[in-house]
Amino acid sequence: MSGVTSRLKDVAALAGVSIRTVSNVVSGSGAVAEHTRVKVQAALDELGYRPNVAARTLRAGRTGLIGLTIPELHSPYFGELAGLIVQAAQQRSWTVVIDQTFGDADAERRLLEGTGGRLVDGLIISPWALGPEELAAHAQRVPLVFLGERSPGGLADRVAVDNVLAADEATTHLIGLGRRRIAALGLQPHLHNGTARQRHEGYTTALRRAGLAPDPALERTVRTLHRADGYAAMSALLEEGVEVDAVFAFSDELALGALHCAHQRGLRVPGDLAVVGFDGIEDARWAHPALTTVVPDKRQITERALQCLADRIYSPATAVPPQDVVVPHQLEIRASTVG
Amino acid sequence: MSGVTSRLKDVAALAGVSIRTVSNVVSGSGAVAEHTRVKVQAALDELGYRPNVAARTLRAGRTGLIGLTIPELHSPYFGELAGLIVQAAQQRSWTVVIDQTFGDADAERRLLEGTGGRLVDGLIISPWALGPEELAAHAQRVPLVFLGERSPGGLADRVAVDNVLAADEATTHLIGLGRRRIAALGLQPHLHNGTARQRHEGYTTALRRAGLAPDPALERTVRTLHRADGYAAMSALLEEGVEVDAVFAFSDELALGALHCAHQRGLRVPGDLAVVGFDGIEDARWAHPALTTVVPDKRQITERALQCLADRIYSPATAVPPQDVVVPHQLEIRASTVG
DNA sequence: CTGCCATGATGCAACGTTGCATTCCACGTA
DNA sequence: TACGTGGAATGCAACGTTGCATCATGGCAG
Repeated sequence: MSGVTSRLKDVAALAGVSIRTVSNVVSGSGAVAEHTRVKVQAALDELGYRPNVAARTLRAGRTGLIGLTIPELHSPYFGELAGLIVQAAQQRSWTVVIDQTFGDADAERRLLEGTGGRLVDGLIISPWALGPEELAAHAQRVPLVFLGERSPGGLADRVAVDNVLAADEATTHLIGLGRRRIAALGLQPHLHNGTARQRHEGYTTALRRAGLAPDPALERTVRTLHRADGYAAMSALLEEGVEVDAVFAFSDELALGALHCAHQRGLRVPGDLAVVGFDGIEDARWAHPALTTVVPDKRQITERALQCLADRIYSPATAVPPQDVVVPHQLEIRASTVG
Repeated sequence: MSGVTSRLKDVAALAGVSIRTVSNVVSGSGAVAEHTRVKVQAALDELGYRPNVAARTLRAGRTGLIGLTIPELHSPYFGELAGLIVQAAQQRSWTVVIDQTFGDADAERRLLEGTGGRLVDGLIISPWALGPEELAAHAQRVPLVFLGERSPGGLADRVAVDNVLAADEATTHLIGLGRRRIAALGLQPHLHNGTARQRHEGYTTALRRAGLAPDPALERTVRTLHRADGYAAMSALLEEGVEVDAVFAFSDELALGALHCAHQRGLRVPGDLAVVGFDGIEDARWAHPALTTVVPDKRQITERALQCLADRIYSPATAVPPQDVVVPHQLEIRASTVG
């Protein structure tokens, strides 16, 4: 148990056998006599041998690392998702390396391209700034899974909820409660990413079905999906005197920001204003009032994503065409809409 | 830009030069004639060459990876911290691999021991279940920085806020508001980790200074620091009819859980109950009412931790004795104590 | 007694990269 | 002409591991 690293060579010298034999003991391969194995094992323990990952990797061509590229770790949604992915990866003996793009297009491009360094055996990426065309332009050198964003041109696997349907359900829920002036919070026309677009589509679909005309004054753009943006958008909406009796926010963080604003202005929730979020983050459950939200099955998202990677990493031969995996979601109704 | 990986060898063949020369172009070292460099660069671009990390690592003895071992990624505090660390590491051209221990002693032990695989050049660990004695027993093979927990026996660097002082300030703040029945939420006697103990110490110190006798009925144990535990502890406290006019929670999550409970029972905050948290998570700012909390300077925590690692990784020769870095904190007073 | 086989142990080579030392060449000077 | 100089390009070796092939040994059948 010394501080320095010992190699197979050192163990071999101590045990009085060849390097190859020590390697056999470590890996369990090859035939090794019982007394030899005991002797070698003792030497291994004494020196506290740990295999050198780099050398093993160089030989085997696999690193046992998978990459996770997300906009940001500090937002609850991605924090929770990353936690689940790291956990699930541990179970498969993978280690996760995380990169944050902060919604920066260049960063996303760089990380998509940089996967040729063979640092990672596979990559899970949640694109934000890049749209389908851009993503398609960056050929992968490594198994790839897209989260959320539709994979363009069958380039790679994709795992996501049905954003259109979920947004439709959320809006329909509000309509069912008698709300007629429902704001949509979270449009991001400056991004090529399609998530906001899809949620907007579900929102208008639901309105139209109910015979309600979409009102541009109720559709609010945000720069990011943070609480501050939700707060600002809600403030602007109320400031402008737009009549509104409900909010469908495209993320829970936006919803919590809007909620904060409503409190500040003395609006009763859900009496004066019903609020629905999206993402099912833990905070939503504990907000005051607890937030009604669309909860994607995060555990299934991570499981399916890792399964896709595993299939392509370990069985590249039997490769099926890229899949579009739709995971279930659920509208959890809480006190912010049904008091 | 083909899907297969090309090596220096391939580039050299295409450019009609030696492997060594290509290596020189890539690394910028050695003398290379301009026309050669142009020719080689063209070949590099055409083949989309990416250096093989494993080979480079094997040669250089460094991986460019640092490990981050935390209890859990999905909790806001660690999510925010991890985000900052990943970001700061990117600036230093390091990549972060994250492991979660979920407060499991075995997992912490395993990860402390497993650092001999030379996967990571350094390790930042936030111990939870393991106490000083245990940590001391696991000699490091790699530069190590402890977050929060005091490093035992000068084993490694440690970065943390002054928990005792911060807890003292938080409690004193409540006392200054005229509160006399201040509950302490978050004791964890089952853990060997000293953080809760230190915050408790600050709490009692402040009480004694004010001439208030600590009351065991006001000191509540929790299993974890999650919102649900705060909620349960607060519920139990009220259920038992213990007189209480303020809560000092050892984490923001606990505080938010307690807040939720207070709302449910119709208590006015801060009128009937003032609440202070610890950690300065983003949620705290947006809670209703906004939560007064001890805010550690997280950016400084990450900066100092990475600086410690960098020093030991790049200048092991000039090694100074393990440092105990105390980073500043601030009590941010918000509406949950001063309405 | 010889030859064959099974078992166990070993040696060689290669993964892709880079530090070090060497070689090659053109040019200028004695 | 011979020699020194310095820039440019190259070859060799090694990082630690493992797949493949080989070798040594001893037991047993012929």
